[in-house]
Amino acid sequence: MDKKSEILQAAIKVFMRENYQNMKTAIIAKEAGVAEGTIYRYFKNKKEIFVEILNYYSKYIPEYLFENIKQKNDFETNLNILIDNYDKLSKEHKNFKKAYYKGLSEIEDERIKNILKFTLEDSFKRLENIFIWANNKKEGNFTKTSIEVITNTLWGLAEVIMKKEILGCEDVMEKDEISKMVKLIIKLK
Amino acid sequence: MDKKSEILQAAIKVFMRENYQNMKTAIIAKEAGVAEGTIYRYFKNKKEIFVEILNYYSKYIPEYLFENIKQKNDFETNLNILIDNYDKLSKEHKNFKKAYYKGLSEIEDERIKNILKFTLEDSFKRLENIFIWANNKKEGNFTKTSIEVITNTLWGLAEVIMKKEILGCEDVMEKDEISKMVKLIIKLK
Amino acid sequence: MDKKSEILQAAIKVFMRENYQNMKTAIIAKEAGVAEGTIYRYFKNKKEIFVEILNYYSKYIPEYLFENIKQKNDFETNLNILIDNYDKLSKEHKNFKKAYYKGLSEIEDERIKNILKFTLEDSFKRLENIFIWANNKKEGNFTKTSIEVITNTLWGLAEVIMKKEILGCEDVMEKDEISKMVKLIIKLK
Amino acid sequence: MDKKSEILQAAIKVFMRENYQNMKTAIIAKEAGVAEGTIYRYFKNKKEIFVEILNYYSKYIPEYLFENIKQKNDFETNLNILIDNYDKLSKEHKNFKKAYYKGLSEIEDERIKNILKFTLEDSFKRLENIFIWANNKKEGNFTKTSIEVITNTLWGLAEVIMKKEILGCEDVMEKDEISKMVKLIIKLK
DNA sequence: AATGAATGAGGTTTCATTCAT
DNA sequence: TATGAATGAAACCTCATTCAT
Repeated sequence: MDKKSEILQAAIKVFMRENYQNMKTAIIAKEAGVAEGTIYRYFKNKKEIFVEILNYYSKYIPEYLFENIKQKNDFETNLNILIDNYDKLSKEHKNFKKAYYKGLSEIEDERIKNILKFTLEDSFKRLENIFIWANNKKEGNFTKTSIEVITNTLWGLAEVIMKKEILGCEDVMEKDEISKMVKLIIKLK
Repeated sequence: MDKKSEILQAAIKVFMRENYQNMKTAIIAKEAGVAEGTIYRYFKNKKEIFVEILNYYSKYIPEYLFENIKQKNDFETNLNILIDNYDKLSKEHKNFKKAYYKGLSEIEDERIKNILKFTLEDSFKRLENIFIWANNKKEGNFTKTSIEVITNTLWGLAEVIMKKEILGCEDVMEKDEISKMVKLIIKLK
Repeated sequence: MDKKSEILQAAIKVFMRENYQNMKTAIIAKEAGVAEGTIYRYFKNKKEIFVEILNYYSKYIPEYLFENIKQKNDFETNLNILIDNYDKLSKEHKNFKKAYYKGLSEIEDERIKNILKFTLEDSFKRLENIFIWANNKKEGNFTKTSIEVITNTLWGLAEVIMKKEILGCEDVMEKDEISKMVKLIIKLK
Repeated sequence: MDKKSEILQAAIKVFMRENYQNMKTAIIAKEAGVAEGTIYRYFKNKKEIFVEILNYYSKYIPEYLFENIKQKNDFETNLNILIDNYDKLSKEHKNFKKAYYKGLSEIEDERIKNILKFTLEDSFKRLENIFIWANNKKEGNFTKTSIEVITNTLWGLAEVIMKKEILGCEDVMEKDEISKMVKLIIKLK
């Protein structure tokens, strides 16, 4: 791993533990085992570090969420993998959400906005593909409209579940409950 | 309006325009037409101001969203009012979301967490009521499970639409599209 | 004296002793008996302090140099006052030159350039007046050209003398020598 | 050209463009096409570079100004060459003045003071020679005093013209005007 | 001899908070 | 109760200099 990544990983660690304002350059430097000045050889300023954290997750999350989801798989397999991935993601990587929420709260910055927008649209496209592939293989018969309904609904559901988990609500759904709901939702027309 | 409210309103105005870090006490004081020191007669510190902004919206938003939704209305009327309210809210009050996202990004603060949690749970309860009332009036026949499915799905959809709007995505749904989707979703069992 | 002036005077003191780079805000604050932050209530940044130092001298120096030189005085009196003033200035205020030279070395800054330019032109105008008044009173008969020659020559002489003094050259002229030279120069046509 | 000279020339280039504070070692290194560390093989520290820049110009400027001025030339020829040289110098090498002014503003450094002092005295000596030679050849009859008057006046005039040019004043003298003034000045006694 | 990544002291600047009036 | 000038800790960032390679 090169030094820039080391610093970025240290910054992520600090960011997750503290928050943006408490993400002091001094602490990042200490965590990364470098001098403060070294940070500035790799990042123009502190904001840039945050942007790269966001960037990192913006690539990492969809990669993780859609891992192993492939055109050649049959529809149901892909669906099950998706639910599995989501379940693992929501359990193991709860913290990454903070980066998104922080990003969303600073949305007037065009670059941040674009990162978040791109990630969202990219994820929606990948999600839609699952249904388009199903159509192609005659495993499903989803109209353009129903795909829109289903993807938005599924994604929304995921947001809600995640938020409830983060907030420690009591009625968070378990994996098999989620699974049942997804089965219902894909019948929406 | 008392002085504390004046300061809070000024703070909200500044927060919406800028963000938390740029919400300088000097600017709030100027906007509120008071001296900087005066702020500290009404708020212990700056964080307290943010907490109260969050509090304000935590009451305001559900109030707005569920305005005129009443037990005595029939089911369809309530649903239409809800969609109307949401549509207005998302158009007129886009900015309030920033406060939530900022709040979510500082979730390790127990008080902030509790405010957000309470609001979410409160809103879900109000949403569920619509379906429970429908059952009571024999206008619907929603099982406990289907109410859970429907409320989570609807709320999730709302989140997605709002996020897409904030990020300036192109495929944001219009009110009648949303309406159609809601009609579909309430059939989920 | 108000606080801004106090800080400025402290800054001048430090600037004269050290130089621009060693004119640390911490030292200025200490010298002025205020906190570092206080400086920034009165000056936007450190450069601004230097600009105001330059501004201060840009007003102070011509004021000093042309003090008591008046239209009603006869020509010779004005000339003698000028030589006197110059002599005192060069003896008592040698240090102010550092500010000018520092200014000249940063001439790409438009504001600094303008301050220096204005001062120079202002001083030349005041110097020319002495000769114009003499004409008006029939005490002299200086053509436009000869006034130009004389003022430039006199001013240049002053610059040279000052520079030699600053550099500690041995052949610096004494007041009566200067006086004799001035008497010669005003005969230039 | 050896490496030290390359670095020095690069430093001069940077210094003329920027100013001392913006004359970053990183930029000098880049401009010279060497590594930053290499600079420290040839110069003890950054100040040393500036001292050598001053040194360079302290030799270069008199060399340029008095080029082709020789004992064997007749008085008027030397005078014309001088005016020519000055004219070219002031047009082509305006920037070098910045180094002098910067030097003058840091005059408490003994080495810098001495460089500037030596240059000034050296130039005055060369200037005086022109008149001494004229005496020797019976082309003129300048007393010791009049030589002093004339050299100081001429030099001062040159300073004023240069300063007005640098500051962008409008009444800067053209070459033939200067020439006429010089003709007048050499008649001073 | 040359490199250039790494250093870290120390500078400027910010701004929430205080407190004498 | 209200003020707002003053505070000063602490943040970010710079850049001349070093030193292992």
